[in-house]
Amino acid sequence: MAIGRSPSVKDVAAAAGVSLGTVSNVMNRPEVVSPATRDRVERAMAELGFVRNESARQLRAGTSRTLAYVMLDGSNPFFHDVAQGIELAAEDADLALFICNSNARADREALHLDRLMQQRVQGVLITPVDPESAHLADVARRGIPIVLVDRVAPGEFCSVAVDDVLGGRIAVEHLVEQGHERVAVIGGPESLGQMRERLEGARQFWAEQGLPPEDLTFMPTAAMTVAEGRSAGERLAGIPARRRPTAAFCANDLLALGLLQQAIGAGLRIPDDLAIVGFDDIEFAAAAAVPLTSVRQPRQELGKAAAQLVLEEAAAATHRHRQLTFTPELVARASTRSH
Amino acid sequence: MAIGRSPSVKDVAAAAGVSLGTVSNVMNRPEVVSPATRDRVERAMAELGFVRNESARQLRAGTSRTLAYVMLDGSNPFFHDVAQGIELAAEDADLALFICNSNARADREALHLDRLMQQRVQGVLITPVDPESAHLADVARRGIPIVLVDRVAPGEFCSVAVDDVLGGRIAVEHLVEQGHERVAVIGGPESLGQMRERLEGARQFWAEQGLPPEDLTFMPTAAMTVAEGRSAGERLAGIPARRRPTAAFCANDLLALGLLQQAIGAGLRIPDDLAIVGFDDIEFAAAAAVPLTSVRQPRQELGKAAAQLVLEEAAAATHRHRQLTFTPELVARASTRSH
DNA sequence: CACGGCGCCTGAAACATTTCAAACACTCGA
DNA sequence: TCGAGTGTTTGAAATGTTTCAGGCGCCGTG
Repeated sequence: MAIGRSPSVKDVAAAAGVSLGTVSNVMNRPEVVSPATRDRVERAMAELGFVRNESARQLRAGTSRTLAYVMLDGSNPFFHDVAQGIELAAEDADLALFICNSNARADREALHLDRLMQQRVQGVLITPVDPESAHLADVARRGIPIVLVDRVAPGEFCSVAVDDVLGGRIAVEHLVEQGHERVAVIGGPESLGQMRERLEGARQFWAEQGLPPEDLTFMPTAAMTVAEGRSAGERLAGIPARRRPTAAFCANDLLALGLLQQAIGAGLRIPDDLAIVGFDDIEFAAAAAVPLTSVRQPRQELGKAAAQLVLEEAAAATHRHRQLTFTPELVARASTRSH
Repeated sequence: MAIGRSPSVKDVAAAAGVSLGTVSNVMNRPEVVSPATRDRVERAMAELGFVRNESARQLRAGTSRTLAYVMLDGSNPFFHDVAQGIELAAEDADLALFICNSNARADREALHLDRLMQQRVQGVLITPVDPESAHLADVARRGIPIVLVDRVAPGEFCSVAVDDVLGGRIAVEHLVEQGHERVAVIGGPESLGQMRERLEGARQFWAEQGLPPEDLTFMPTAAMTVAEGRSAGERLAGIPARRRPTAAFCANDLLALGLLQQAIGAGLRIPDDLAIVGFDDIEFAAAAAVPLTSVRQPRQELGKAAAQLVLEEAAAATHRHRQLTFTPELVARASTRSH
């Protein structure tokens, strides 16, 4: 019971009266060691409180048994649901999962990536600040498989995302079905490929219906946060009633929640005065005072698929990057449905 | 540029025409190597794209440069804010942070702890499923510093938490100040020490004011989730109006959000028909349709302090467990304040 | 009895890094 | 000219694990 340092295989071997190799075999290929010996070794391990040293194991193996996920924004539950999916897949593959959070800052992202390379992780799942960053390409060049989550970069990387054009389309389609003729699309910044596609989907449908383009207003925001949603609400309120949109499609749920809060505070009735559609369908969307209609992303599946993709890339000798696209789905709730 | 395996110090040494030791010195004690040599080595490293192998480093050092946080419930933003605080502290100490999620399941928690021991992490921050679990004590016995977050176990572990009795007290104090004479306390399960203390604080204040005990109703829930909040709202609605509480103190914000949603859906005006106080003050509390009054925990500070505590324990040869207690603070918003 | 085969176990090498005593090359002062 | 001191570099050892070629003893068969 004297604990100077934690016991090693050597100590176990000595205690059990066998060689190092045998102890290792007990752990890794129990079938090749005789039951009697195995028993003796296992008893010794228990007695000494032996715990494998993962560093040594990794050193020998050359690669760690670890996956990493670099989250873009820890305060958005969407990414946690994705993380959950990744974790499930990692567990299936008996891998540990390292979760980092770049908080949308490129320097922190770079720091994390550096560390992950030093750890020799098996693969990196990431929603990057900028999919075209040199640092990211650097990591890939060193042979570490990378999969983009909720972002795409055809040719460069594997990725997992939903069809954002379709997402934008079904959101606006739903609003038009409910009889709305003036709709605002809220989100940004426009540099986000995702944002551009959702907007494009909305415009496509609008055009196909032969509706006047000026009745689909794009209201850009600086970020996709609750606060920006509120301020978009204020801008919306400033529009003269005759021309004001009767419905808003927000590019994520945080925006939608902010907008909802501002609108209710201003005395608007939802959905009668203003209908709202969000995007992502995070849990808090359903939990809002007026439950939020939202374009659902299969969040867990996204994570799972990403993990599988990265493992595939890690295993395959030769590999072609693949872009996996999931189909979003509209979940209608009270924020667009007048009973 | 031929990459079979990633280059090691040996390769760098060869390329720079120096010995292994010198390369190591360049990285770890640059002041002892001559500028000319240092330059040559650094150039070689850049050229080869050398990346330190953290496993080997750890193996030699005997301990990793990693902290771990085992979250209780990934779907509760409270824990992410704590994680954020931990991450900041870890970064200051130049440590990596391993984030795991037990999802309130003891088996997953045990799995994570096992893995963390194998990784030889420097310390573990955890909100355990059960603070008295044998597994936890096991880890501690192996000399890995453990700090409980948002839980306490005097004598056994270091911990960081808020004064829950006080928290319960100020919540109810606020409601009484607003003129409420019948109050419900909602939360559970009662096996949670935290819950018992918040309830006790509420009762203490109530008694001190000489208010009739039967007017402070405890409504137990099976968990602290949005869904449970909704169902508590239904139970509340079932009470005859004459005896029904005019205010509710929920033991966390998720419950409060659920209750708020149910109440609004049932046509109640908040706070006139029902005032609501939550606990934690997560961001979504302020973002609710009716912004939620809440007992604020200093979430980030909690995390930071926990990280510092674990580092302290890791550094000190001799150590006495400490219980850090923070002071909660009431943040009044529209859910209790009739303008 | 000899020999091949089998089951079980051993010993040594290898992984990439850090550390540390010792060596080396210089310079300066006596 | 020798010795001490200084600044720089080296070489070897050590960390804990896995792997793998080989060894030992035993059984059954020829």
